[in-house]
This record gives sequence, C-alpha cells and structure tokens, in this order.
Amino acid sequence: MPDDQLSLTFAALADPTRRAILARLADGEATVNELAEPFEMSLQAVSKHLKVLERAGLISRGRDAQWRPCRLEAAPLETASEWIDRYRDRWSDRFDRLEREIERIRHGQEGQEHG
Amino acid sequence: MPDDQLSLTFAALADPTRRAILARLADGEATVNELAEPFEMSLQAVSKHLKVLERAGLISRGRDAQWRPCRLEAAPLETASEWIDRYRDRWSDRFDRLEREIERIRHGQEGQEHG
DNA sequence: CCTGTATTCAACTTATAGGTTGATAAACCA
DNA sequence: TGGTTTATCAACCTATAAGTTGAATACAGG
Repeated sequence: MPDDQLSLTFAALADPTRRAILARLADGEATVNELAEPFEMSLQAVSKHLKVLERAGLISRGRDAQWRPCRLEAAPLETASEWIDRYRDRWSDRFDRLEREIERIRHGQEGQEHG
Repeated sequence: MPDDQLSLTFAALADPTRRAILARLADGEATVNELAEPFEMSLQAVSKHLKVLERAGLISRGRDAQWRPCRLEAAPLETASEWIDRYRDRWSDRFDRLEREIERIRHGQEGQEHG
C-alpha cells in the first residue's frame, strides 16, 4: 500500500470494521476491549485494525494503567473530505460548463451550424 | 477486500495513481491511452486501475470505435463525502460539548471542588 | 510474589492488490 | 486482405492485508 497520508487515510476507511470503530469513537473514548466487544473476530484482529487507524492518524491512544484508551483525530478526515470535495466541485463546475455549452449551442442552432 | 459500496469507493481512492486519474477526468473525458500517458507503468496496469474505478462506480466508459472513453461518476464520491462529514460533524459536536464542559468546570472551580 | 486483566507481539495461513509480459480481440485504414 | 492502433485478457510474481492461535508484556490488587 502507498504510504502517503491520503492513501493511508482512504485505505483505513476502506473497511467496515474500521468505519464501525470510528463511528463508535465518535461517541467518546473507548478501550480496546470495549471496541472489540461488538465484533465476532478476535481481540488481536481488532488491535491490528486500531494499529491501521493509528498509522493513518485517525485515532490516538492514551495510557491509563493497563488500558489504552483510543480517541478520534479529525485532521485526516478533514484532508480526505477536502480532496473529495475538490473533485466533486470540479465536477459541478464541469456540469455548469456543460449546461452553459448546451445553452450556447441551443441558441447557436437558431442562427448557425456548429463548427 | 470487502465489497460494499463504501468500502469499494474508499479502497479505489486509496491509490495515488487512481486519484490522479480521477483528477485528470475531472477536466473531461479521456481514453485509456490518454490516461496512461503520464505514468511510468504499463498500459495494462492502468487498465486494471480503471477497472477498479469502474467497479467502485467512480467512472463509466463509453465506446467510440476502438476507443473506450472514460468519464467520472460523482455519486459514490457524494456518498463517501457524506460518510466522512457525518463523523466529522459528530466530532465537532463532541468538541463543542467538551468546550461547554470545560467552561462549566472553570466556573465551578470558583465555588467548589470537582466531584 | 502471584494472579488476573488488558493489550501487544510473533508466527503462520489465505486471499488479493498491483505490477509484469505475451497473446488476443476489435475496429480502422490502406 | 493484411497491418496498425486501442484496449483487454490471461498467466504469472511478489508483497501485504486480514484473519488465526499462542506467547509475552504491563499493570493492579490481594
């Protein structure tokens, strides 16, 4: 997997388990055991998912005795969202242009052939 | 890889080559050769990337003689962006709550110990 | 110190992503 | 008809993602 920030973020989001973990963390901090509870898979598997999320910067972890409370980090989500929106926007721009083009042609047809 | 829509979309976005292809397509339709031109890798590799993007619904392809013009499809990007923004927002909400909490504690400190 | 709890580390398996090269298919052009 | 261009298919290689089980680590409490 490429290791640039954006790729790490999107790759981390490309898994339902990890998205569910993030959703859970949006309600507040949680320990590894708490996060693992809803899933069928082993605790170790969840621990690995957390590692992926941490590497992507989507979570950070504290230390409280033997617990490692996880919390969300918003920054990479911002970046990802910005990337998407940029191209979503360029699209809309493109649609706008097309609409203007159609409009232009429509008007043009009244007086001339297209070239 | 999980094959739900959101996972397919994020997975497709988790590669710089594919993001570059989408960026290129935001400027308008292009053929496979045109899309492959900027990259060092083989045409077949780019063709595979296009297949990934197509499976994720991020592009669709027409037919014009031996050319297969690709164009962007915005819908999955919308969905992905919505997912991110939902959790980004719950975050902000959380921050707001924390700020209110801090404010509350700050005021509380003037008159009492915390319990 | 020993036990229990929380978490990670290590080794292993299986599936697949992402690249390669070579062959094939489809459409145009001479 | 045959040659060229455009693109895909097929087989293969290598790295790694995602899961498993079992051992190790870190800390709390009797």
